[in-house]
Amino acid sequence: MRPTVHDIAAAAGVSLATVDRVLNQRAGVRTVTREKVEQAIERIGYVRDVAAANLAKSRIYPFVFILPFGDNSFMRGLEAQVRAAIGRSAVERTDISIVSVPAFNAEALVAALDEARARSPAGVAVVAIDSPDVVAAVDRLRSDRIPVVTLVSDLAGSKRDHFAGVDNIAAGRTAASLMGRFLGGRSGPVAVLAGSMLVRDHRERLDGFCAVMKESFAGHAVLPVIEGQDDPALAERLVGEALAASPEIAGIYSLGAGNRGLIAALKHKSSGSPVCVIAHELTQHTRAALNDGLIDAVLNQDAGHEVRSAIRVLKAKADGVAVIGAQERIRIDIFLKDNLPFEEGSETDAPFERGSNQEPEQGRQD
Amino acid sequence: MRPTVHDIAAAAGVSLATVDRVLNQRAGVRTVTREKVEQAIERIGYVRDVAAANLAKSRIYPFVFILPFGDNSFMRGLEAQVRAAIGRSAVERTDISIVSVPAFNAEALVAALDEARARSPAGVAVVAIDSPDVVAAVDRLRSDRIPVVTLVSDLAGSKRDHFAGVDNIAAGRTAASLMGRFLGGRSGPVAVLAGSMLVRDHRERLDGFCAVMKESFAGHAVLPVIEGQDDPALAERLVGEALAASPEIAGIYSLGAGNRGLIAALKHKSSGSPVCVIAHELTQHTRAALNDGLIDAVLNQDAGHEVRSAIRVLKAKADGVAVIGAQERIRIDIFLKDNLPFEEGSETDAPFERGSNQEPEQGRQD
DNA sequence: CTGTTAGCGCATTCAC
DNA sequence: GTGAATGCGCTAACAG
Repeated sequence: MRPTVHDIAAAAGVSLATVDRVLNQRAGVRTVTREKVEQAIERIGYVRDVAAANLAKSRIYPFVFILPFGDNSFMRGLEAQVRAAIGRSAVERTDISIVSVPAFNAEALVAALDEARARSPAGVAVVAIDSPDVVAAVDRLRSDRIPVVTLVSDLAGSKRDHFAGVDNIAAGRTAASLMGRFLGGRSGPVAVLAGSMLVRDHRERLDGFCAVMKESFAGHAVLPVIEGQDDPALAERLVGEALAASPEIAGIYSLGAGNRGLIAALKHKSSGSPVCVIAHELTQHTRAALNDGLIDAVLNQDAGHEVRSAIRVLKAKADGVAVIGAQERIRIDIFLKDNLPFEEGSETDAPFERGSNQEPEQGRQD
Repeated sequence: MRPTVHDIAAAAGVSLATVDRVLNQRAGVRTVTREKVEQAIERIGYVRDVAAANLAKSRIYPFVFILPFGDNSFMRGLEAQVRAAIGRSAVERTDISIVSVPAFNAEALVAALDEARARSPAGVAVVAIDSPDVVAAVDRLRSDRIPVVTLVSDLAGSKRDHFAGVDNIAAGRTAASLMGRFLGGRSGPVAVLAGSMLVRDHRERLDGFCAVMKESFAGHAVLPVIEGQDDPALAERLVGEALAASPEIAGIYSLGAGNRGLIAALKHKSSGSPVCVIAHELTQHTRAALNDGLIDAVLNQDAGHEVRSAIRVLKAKADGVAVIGAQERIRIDIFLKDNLPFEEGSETDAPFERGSNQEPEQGRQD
């Protein structure tokens, strides 16, 4: 049996209450007593039973998730994952609320962050926008000792505790590497479709992509980036125009959302030489396009993993315990048509229990 | 507050003990009483607090992990991950013992399974060998109601509860798809290096690979498979001979272990046209070869994820609760030199705690 | 067959 | 400043 608070009380010659006070760094203990207890803790190798502690406290973790809304497949999928987590809150002792803010709007995000702060939750997860005001708002949360993790898009220069997302520079480099190799001997320039250069993840992907194209595949020029605002309709129009203007385009890298529009433009392309297409985020639409051969590869970040990871990390930060680093690293998944995972939704292992524990369907749309 | 056993006792008009009996499906309850309680449970939407239950039971989960030994990088990494889990056992309430058996030896594996059974653990994880005797041994465990998960290599036809590993057919298909595209216009046959056709994962990868090569890249013949027994020395010799015999080889797919030998053979290759190499499992050696351009892509299964997943699933099966399906799906990671993760070992998030919670270094060798 | 009671490891009132 | 007592939700002896 591992040591308990009783053991350390006995070892230090004090009562449970005193042990508890030093354990939870509360006031009201003489320095000598405190030290005596701390030494006992060290000596017998005590490690707190978080489950028992949470039971005694009837602890629940109030978390706030701040997500952009809008007709964006990936973000809708992310939100679905947060809702799935809400469905598990009874089991996971969480109380998660979702706050939706307009996309690409730093002011609204700051307001949401400050509002969240007023509710003093046990932690905040936020899809960040790169802006000094947002940095300041995040740091206000931190100065209230509220843990903050950035989700999907990071916030450089802030005091956020953790970033639950992929290495977007590596993602861009990987896309270029695949593009260059897939193009093989073929020649022709490469077009890039982005959402907005205002968000850090898109910029980083572009940087990584351009770097490798220049380093290793200089034969293919990279055309000026097309900003589609993650809007399918706009993306369709702009890509269509680009293909018409430069019929010699050999490849397209779509590093943002709005792939529905890209795919539509590809379908309408008046034949000609095939275009190698690499896109981000596995959705209903990109999955179908992959199967049809319209898209050659999809780089993906697992939104479910990101959400679960954010929750685990926020809990750990709130409790001041360590996390398993490797478990919280979000991978860049590479999907070809050959390694597509089965559709989500029906993959819960057979339960064998009383009480409902159903996982909600997780419909994605774009 | 969510309902507790007290609430259901009150609702059903019985005592706690009776509630507990039906909750844990123990005998000694009249059918009518049982039904009354079950209805109350249903009605008030009770869901058991597993943490509290485990606290009351002082429950620990004794698990047995059966792993092959030998000079095989990947398996050593897997074992390191199990040891890392052992390091977390205080926190995770597990008591994990590792049983090492000779590789590719069904008889020894059966003996180990029966021995494990005699200890009646709360669950067994095993790297399976495809053999009727092994199936029977696994089914003996299951008939004792001991949960079993297969790890890395599955056991078709058995009653194992779960497989913690990748879809190896998809892995083989993906390898072929990458190979075919990376070869671009180049011509020449493709060689395949395997460990042994006795293990299911290797056979499946080969099947997937050959299928796609035939479907989509018929211009490249697939040479007869080379069996290197996952032994670096043997692999080096055989690959060297193959390259000498067929200098026109355009690609090599290494679907097993022993990549150290493959890499050595590649280094000694008397120049000539470049060979496209795709290998499995990210280790110190394949990582270096990827960086040096000797290997073009590495398909990987995350051993840490597999071990953590196996433990979660075994716990869930032991408790009769559901798991989060998506969390237990082991991905086929594709690594190019551009998306290599940072070296493992130093990536634990900054802790902030009392009591030691160190993650051990996880040295891999091949 | 069913109910009462005393913990599991910890946190939190209250007295002292 | 410090300690003793009570309860978190659940299980496991015991009685009845």
